[in-house]
Amino acid sequence: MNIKETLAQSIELAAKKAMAAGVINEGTLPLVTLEIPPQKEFGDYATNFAMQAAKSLRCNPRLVAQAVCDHLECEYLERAEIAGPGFINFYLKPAWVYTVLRNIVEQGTNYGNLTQVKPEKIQLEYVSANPTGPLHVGHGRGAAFGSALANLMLAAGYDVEREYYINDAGNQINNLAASVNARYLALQGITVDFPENGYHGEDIIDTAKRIVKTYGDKFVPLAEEERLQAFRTLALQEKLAALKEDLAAFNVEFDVWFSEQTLHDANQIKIVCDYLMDKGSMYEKDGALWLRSTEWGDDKDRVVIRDNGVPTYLAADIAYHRNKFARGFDHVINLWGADHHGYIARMKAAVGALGYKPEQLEVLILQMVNLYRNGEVVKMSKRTGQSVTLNELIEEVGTDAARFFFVMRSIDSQLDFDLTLATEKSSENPVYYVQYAHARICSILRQIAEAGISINPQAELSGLTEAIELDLIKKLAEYPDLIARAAKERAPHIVAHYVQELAGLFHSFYNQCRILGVAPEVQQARLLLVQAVSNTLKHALHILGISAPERM
RNA sequence: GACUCCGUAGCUCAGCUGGAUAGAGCGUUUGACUACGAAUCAAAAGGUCGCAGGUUCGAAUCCUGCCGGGGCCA
Repeated sequence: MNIKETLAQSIELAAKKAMAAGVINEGTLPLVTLEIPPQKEFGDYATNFAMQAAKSLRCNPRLVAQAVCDHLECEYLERAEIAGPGFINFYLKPAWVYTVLRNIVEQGTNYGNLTQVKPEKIQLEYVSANPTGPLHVGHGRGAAFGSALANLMLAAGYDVEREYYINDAGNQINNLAASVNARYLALQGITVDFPENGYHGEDIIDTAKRIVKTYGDKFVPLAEEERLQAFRTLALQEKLAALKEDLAAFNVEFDVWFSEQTLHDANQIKIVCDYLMDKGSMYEKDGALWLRSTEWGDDKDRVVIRDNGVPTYLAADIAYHRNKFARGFDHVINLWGADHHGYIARMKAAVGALGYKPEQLEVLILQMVNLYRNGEVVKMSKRTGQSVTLNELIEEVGTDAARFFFVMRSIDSQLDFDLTLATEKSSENPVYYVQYAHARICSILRQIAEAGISINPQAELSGLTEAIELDLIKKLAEYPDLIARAAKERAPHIVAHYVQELAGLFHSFYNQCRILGVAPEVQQARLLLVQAVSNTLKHALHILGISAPERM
């Protein structure tokens, strides 16, 4: 148990003792929450416990605070003071920071990894862009956020599986095949009308070119239908390979690539519809089959199978979600763009109709991305005249900067992505600010390695007495709680903010305190501190999917 | 029109399970490289937390209404 937990426990114990002694009223106590006070004069930790308890116990908050202080026993505590309306401020014995740092050093690169006693089995589905064209910047936000959230939740001890749902069954794949067909024939000198709903992107021409490269004119003599069938498969393979490549380059990985087509092949849509019809959760009206989604709070019932027998997207999605839960996930998280917001109610209704709790499906909505360059909105790519692709973005600003900018904001806010700032290799750019801190530390570690100095993990720490040193340790001490909170709130941006604060304190420390060439005990202590900072920076950057360079 | 996200410093945003004097980065101004990386640091200026009510000992945070912007569904 760490210091904070110990303190929280002793507060609760003190309240119980006071209750038993009849100093305060009997009743249920609130949970003890400890926070770091806004000002240093208010101590190392503070709690509003007395004010919370005062409500449930119906007595004066300062009286409760006094009672807690009178009965408080904690080995780390120097003194506790009552302040304002009933805050209790805790001043710890100065050596507590050394205990904390020792603990961090002992955990090494594992610091920040939490374990949960019985983690839920969670599936996180993100990106899932149609395999009909390149990823654009909006997908980039989803990719960066989703992968960072997965890393974060894994670090926090959740059992998370990452999944990409491939929409490889709908009409868009026919359009893809037809588009590639037209481009392919054009490359063979045969002009045909471009399909009405075809994809005009340059990437389709590239796909066609690659097919020509591998297969030459092999497909020309085939009948139209046969050729389209061949291109359906080939184009999909090509697109999927490109997608995987692009995502991998963006540090985005998946455990499972799930094909929609497999659901159709296994007749899952019919099966799930029959099931829901039997249950009475679906009904027939005007020749179509409807999901009774209003029973689960949706505005209106939704068509699942059209009157012409063609299933809607919802049909496949119902089958897909049934499949997800059948795979044993307790909780399923979907990350969608803001344009899909209207889809949440019917999807949760479907989950409810399937016999699961709607809360078992959690939908995270990602607001839109606006690109700016030199203060002006960038609507389209200069090169292609179409929306800016993720690849173009990476090419312009790099993976690290792109990911950081995507991940540093809450998903609830629209993202203004400043390309000019992201390209800046200077103080204006938060990515380099953080990475520079790591590189600086690596530089120091290289120098001591060259000088043949080794770091003694048992080194005496009491040489760390500067205020900035203590602040740095306290900041490090916050990390595990922060990971837990960020994961619970599905908010990687909390980690992004933390890493900037930590880097800031380190830079400040670096400018105030020399590490090399000071008295040996102090040097050893500072080296341990610096190593702990380095490990933590690296851990946090890894969560964000950003590299921690040793030189830059 | 329904639903939803946003509105906090000049700009971009944190803070929102109610708590002490509302924070950061950028921008602006001033200062620091003849010892570890100046992609850095130190300091200053900058606020009716969109508006109005309500709940509370206490509201940027919760509730209601309104205004403004984005998204989506008609």
